[in-house]
Amino acid sequence: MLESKYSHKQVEEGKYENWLKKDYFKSGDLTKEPFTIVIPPPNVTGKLHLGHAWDTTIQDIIIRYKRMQGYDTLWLPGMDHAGIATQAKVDKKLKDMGFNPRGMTRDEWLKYAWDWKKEYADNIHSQWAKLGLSLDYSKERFTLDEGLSNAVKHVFVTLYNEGLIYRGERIINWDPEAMTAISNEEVIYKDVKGAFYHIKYMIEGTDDYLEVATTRPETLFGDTAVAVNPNDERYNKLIGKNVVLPIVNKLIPIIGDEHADMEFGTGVVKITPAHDPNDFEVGNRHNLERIKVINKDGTMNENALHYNGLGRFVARERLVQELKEKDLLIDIEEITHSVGHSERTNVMIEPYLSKQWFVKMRPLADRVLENQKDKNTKVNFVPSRYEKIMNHWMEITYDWCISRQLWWGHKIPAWYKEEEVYVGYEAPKEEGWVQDPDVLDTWFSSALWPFSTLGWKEDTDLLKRHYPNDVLVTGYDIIPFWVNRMTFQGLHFMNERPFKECLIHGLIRDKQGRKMSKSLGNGVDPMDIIEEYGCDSLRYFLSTSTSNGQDLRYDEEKIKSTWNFINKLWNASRYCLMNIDSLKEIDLSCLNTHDKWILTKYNKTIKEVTKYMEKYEFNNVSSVLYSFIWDDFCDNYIEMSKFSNSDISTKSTLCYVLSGILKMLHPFMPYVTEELYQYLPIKEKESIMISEYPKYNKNQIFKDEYELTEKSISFIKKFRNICGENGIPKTSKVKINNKNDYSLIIKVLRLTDRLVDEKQDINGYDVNEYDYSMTIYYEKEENMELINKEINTLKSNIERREKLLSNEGYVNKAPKELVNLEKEKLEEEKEKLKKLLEKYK
RNA sequence: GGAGGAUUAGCUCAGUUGGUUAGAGCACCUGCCUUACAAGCAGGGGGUCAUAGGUUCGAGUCCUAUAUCCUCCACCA
Repeated sequence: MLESKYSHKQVEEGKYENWLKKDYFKSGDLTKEPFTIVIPPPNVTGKLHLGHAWDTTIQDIIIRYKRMQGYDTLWLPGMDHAGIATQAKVDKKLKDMGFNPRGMTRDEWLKYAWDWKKEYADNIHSQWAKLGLSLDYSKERFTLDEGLSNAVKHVFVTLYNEGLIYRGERIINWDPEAMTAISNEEVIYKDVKGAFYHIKYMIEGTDDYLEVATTRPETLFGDTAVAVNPNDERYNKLIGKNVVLPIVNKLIPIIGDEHADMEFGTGVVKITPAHDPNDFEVGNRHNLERIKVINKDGTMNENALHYNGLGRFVARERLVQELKEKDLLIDIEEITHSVGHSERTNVMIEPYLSKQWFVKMRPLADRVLENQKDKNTKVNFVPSRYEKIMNHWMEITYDWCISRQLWWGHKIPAWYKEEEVYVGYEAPKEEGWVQDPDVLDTWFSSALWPFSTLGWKEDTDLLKRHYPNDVLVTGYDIIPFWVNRMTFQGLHFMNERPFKECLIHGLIRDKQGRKMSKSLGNGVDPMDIIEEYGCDSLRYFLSTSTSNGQDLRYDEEKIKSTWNFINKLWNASRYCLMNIDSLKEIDLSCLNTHDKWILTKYNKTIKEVTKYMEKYEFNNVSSVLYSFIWDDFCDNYIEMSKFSNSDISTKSTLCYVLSGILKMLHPFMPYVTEELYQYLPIKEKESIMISEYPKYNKNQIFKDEYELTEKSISFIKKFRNICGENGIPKTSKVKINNKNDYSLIIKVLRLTDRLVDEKQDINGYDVNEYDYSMTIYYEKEENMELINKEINTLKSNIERREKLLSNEGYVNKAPKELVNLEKEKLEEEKEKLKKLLEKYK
């Protein structure tokens, strides 16, 4: 006998371990059709947050659903080494332990990093288990695994040989804290308070000057020109002359370049080709020298003269002071502007001239754009509007900087010997070659995830069977970083899209609608929610609270209400089990009217649920199931069943429908459904996980009984409404006014002892619905307010319908059924109004 | 500057190719311990669908503006 309340801890206890032990999560039944999802690999940097819980729950729902439908489901787990993020964490830990991470040898440091990885991978494993995820651990991968590393190497070498990877000196985003280059996607722009420093650049041989406005005065040591717009009449006659670079006191030319915006600042811009991407371009156009003035760690170098060795911000402060003293500073204008910060270390990005490796994006992106034109070959986004994000990115894309000056990652397979460069799988045999110390951007390996995890570049059976993957599930914020890159690499190396569909969800927000983030400290640990409300409540809340692609607001009240729903399911099961424990077999051969009604409703529900499951519209699945279970099954059928629960047909129906309900809920709430399934007296499999998903059965549609029962229920509702509104006691006498099947109505409303045959000599309330008519005898003054309200409602409805039906456009163009329905309703309402008016004249 | 999203009941959200009188959960009001569940049952109130135009027989839904909020991309010398 079940407890009367659902207890999540008791229910969850031991189930995951059991599923694992029974190998239910394992794929590989070659007699079945495959269905494949690879997990977006979480970073080995910390705990999983609610976003992960959401993302993986969606995937588990799809996988469990497909598994029950008879697919050979592979849900491949794995983790990402997360280069810069992990390195930053490991460094911090080492510093806290009193070590200097950069003082270690690379090998020493890597030992600590692998220890870190192990610890955090263990955490993630236990969190996956807590979430009940049916991952096939036998195929788990890590981005630094040998196989995946070989894949990375192969991709690098191939793209290099195809001319799609090159090494070049460019302005890149430099993180002076992590001391590495980062990609544009890893730069976060933030508004900060700063200043426009207006500086005098004296014109050679005059007492006149050009007023240059800059936010980065400390870079003036690297200035090799000042630019004005060639169309700017204020200055264009000065083009070709020189100015004196302040402090440095050397001559630099005044050049004319479109880059100088006449409307912005003073219209004069200093050109520092080694420290600004735009200036770099200007420098190329005008053959300017590139002078670096800042070191990799963010300090000034010898070119900054007496500022050599100072940090960039200190140098700025002192330089401004010096300019002021020398009367070269005109003004300091305070402004708020957006400045790039490193996503990982949060320090200001230094645009930095350096030699890095790049992927030439244009040809790869064009292939994606071409491929997206055919819906049979493209990545189909759900919702489809997210395809625009990918297409837009592909259109504007620029070359991808892939080298990182880190230790944690895949080493670049390039070797140098003086000016020579060799790219290949192994080091050249001769003496004197030194491997590039840099590693590749983490996303370079993540981009290969849908096929590298399946054994590529070996031509494995697994790869043939599971590529392309069926669906990828991720948040819209990851499209540029990851989805896009998987798509072009998949097309380039596999000649096929990486996945047929890409299901996009939003971000988790807190109750105030703010993004959950570490800096705000408003994150909620999914493990805490599981502890308090259980995994099933969390999963159901996450997967059904919003429509696809929309953000999700975390709300504890909603989790509670999910708990209530599970408790309702628990108690409904409890009732069923109390009544069906003696059942030996399901016998649906001799059903009564309301058994037929619920079976019909049940099959309609299966149809709807399946339709929405196929479209991944889990919120719609939820609303269909919720109202079927709570309203139809519990509030109506269970109540009706109490009149016939000693019959084999009703017992069978209870068991049959309950079993189907549990199965349809299983992907959402795996634990409680498994628990309840185990109590069923009749079940086809030892676990609900491997049972068959309910299928629509047209032989269980009983149109007549269905309609009859629907009408009875509708009458019952009307009857209760009138009693409630008028405060009619449950003892008042009731007369049936016509011949009809009132059996269900009498039972449900418990009218047996209240029925009279003769008209009573007191006021009565008439209850009419469909072909049913009753009079409730209750001595009470007519509530004219209510009656007038009803009359007015009828009048306005009649008016509305008459107007609608006199509209020729409507009658001619609207669907016939709709027009007929309107006509019927109009006649009904007219009739009702007539009766009412006669009675209460 | 470009793109996308949001705006519907007190709160959180659904609302399919335009088609009966716009739905749910929570909250609220009334009455009930009816033997699965009071974390429940029965009934009820509550919305000029952000604003202004337009298309249409008919608009929450399509079009054009406007407002507020959010996200992404680019730029900011």
